[in-house]
Amino acid sequence: MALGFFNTYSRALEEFSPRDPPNVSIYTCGPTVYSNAHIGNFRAYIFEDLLQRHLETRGFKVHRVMNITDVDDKTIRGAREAKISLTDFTEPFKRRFFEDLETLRIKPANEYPGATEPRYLARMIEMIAELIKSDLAYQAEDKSVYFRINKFPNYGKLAHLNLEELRPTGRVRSDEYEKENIGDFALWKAWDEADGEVAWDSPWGRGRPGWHIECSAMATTLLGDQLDIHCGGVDNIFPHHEAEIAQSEGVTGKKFVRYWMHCAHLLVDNQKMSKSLGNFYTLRDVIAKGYSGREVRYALLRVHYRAPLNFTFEGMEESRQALARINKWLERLRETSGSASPEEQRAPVPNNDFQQALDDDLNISGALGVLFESIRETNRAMDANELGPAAAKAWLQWWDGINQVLALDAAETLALPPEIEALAEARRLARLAKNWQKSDELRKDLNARGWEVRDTKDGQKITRRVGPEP
RNA sequence: GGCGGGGUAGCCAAGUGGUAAGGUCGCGGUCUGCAAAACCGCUAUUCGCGGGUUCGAUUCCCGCCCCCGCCUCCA
Repeated sequence: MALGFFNTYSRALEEFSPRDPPNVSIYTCGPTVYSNAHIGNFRAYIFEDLLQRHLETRGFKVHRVMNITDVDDKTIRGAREAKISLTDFTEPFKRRFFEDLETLRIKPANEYPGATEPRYLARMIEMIAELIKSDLAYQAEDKSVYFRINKFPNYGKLAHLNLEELRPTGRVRSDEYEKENIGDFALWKAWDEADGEVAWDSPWGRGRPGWHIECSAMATTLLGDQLDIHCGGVDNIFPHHEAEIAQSEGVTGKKFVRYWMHCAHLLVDNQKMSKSLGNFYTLRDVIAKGYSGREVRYALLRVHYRAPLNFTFEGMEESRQALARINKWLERLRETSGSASPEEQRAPVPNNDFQQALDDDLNISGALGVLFESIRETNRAMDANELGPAAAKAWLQWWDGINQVLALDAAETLALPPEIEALAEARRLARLAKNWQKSDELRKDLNARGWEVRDTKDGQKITRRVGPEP
C-alpha cells in the first residue's frame, strides 16, 4: 500500500496525506529537563527520528518542533534543593540532552521551544483568556485556572475513555477539591510557597503555566492551528494529549492534529525501568558500559515502535554483532568498487523494498530483513567473484539511500597506531617465513589490544574489533 | 473495573486464508598452516490455550489464560 501510519485517534492504519504537501508539520513532546534523559525517552525520540527520515526519503519536507519543558514541579524542586535558580538548574540537563541526541544520531528538530520563553508564556496566557471567555475554563477558589472538561464534548475521544468510569489513583492532589470536576486540569497554577522565586504575572495573579497548555501554545505558535503529525509515548495519550486537543481546539475551533502516533514503552529485563529495581539507565549509563551511540541507536531502532521493546545487554550484544556484519559488508563493497576489474557483465539489482517496508507504518523489522538479505546475496556474489566494481558501487549507493533513514554508517576506518603497525609488520614477516607459532602469538597480542586480524588472499587485514568506536 | 499494546524457535523479531522473513546464539561443512570473515547446511510439523467458520487458519470469528502499560502533569 501507499505510505500509511497507525493513527491512535482512529485506531486504524490510515494512508498518509499532509494538509499542504509536500510540507509536513510534526510536533513531538520533548523532555522535562530535571535529570539526564533515560533510554526509554530516547526510544521515543529515535522513533520520531525514523519517522522524519522516512518521510524525507519519500519526498516530504518535514518541519519538526520539539518542546523542552523547563518548568514543572520536578524542575522547581530540583532548583530549590540545589539552591540555584531554575534556569541554572535546567541548563546543564538541556545541554546534555542535545549532546545525547547527537550521540544517537538523531536529526535535530527545527525548533526547540522552551516553556519559559516569554513569547510562549504570552501565547499561553492569551489562550487561557480565550478559553475563559468561551466558558471552557474557570478560575477556582485556589486562584488556579482549570479547563472545564464537561464543556468540551470530545474530551476523552483520543484515549477512548469513558470519563464517568475514571478511577482515582491517589495521584490526585488532595488540595484539588477546588475543581468543579475531578478531571478538570490546570491551565494556570497559582503560585504557592513551594514555587519560591518561580512565578510569572497573569490576569489571574502570579503563577505558572500548567504542563498541557505549554504544548498547545508552542505547537500552534510554530506550526499553526493544525498539525499533520503529533507524536509521543503511549503514556502521553491520557491526559496530556487529550488536554492538548481540548485546549487547542477550544481556542481555534479547528481539528488540531491529523495523525496521532504513539510509541510503546521500553522495558528493561521485562519490567518498567525504576531506580529501586536497579534497571534504570540513562544513555550515559549505557555508553559507560562500553557501547557506542550507534549501537544503542540500533538496539532502540530495531523493534517496531508500537511493540514494547525489552532492553537487555544481551540485546546490545546482538546489535553489536549485527552492526559488525554491516561494517564488514560495506568494507568489502568499498574494496570491490575500487578494484580495477574489467567492466560489468551484469546489471546491478538494488531495489526499493526497504523503503516499501517502511511505508507500512514504519515496519523496521521488515526493512532490516531486506537489508540483511541483500547483504547475504551480495556477499555470496562477491565470494563467487561475480560482483564487479560497477555493481559494488550500485550497492553502495543503495546503502546510502537506506542509510539516510538508518543513520548507521560506520566510522571511517582509522589509520593504524604506530605500535599496531609495528606488530602487524612483524607478523607479516613471520608469516613470510612460515613461522606460524610467532604469527599466532602476534595475532593474539593484536587481539588483546583490541584489533582483529584476518588473513586474506591479499595479505592480512587489521581492523578494530567490534565494540565501541574509538 | 474501564481502555490500549503484546504473546511466533535459546534469545530478539517480520509475516500471510494455502502451508513460517531476518538478526543473534549453537552445531556441522567449504575456505584457511590454524584462525577470522564470508558462504552452505542443520536448529518452530508449528505460531499462548480451547472451540468455530473454511477444502485449508498462525492469519477470520467466539471464549479463556498470561505479560506490559494508561486511568489526571512518566517517552
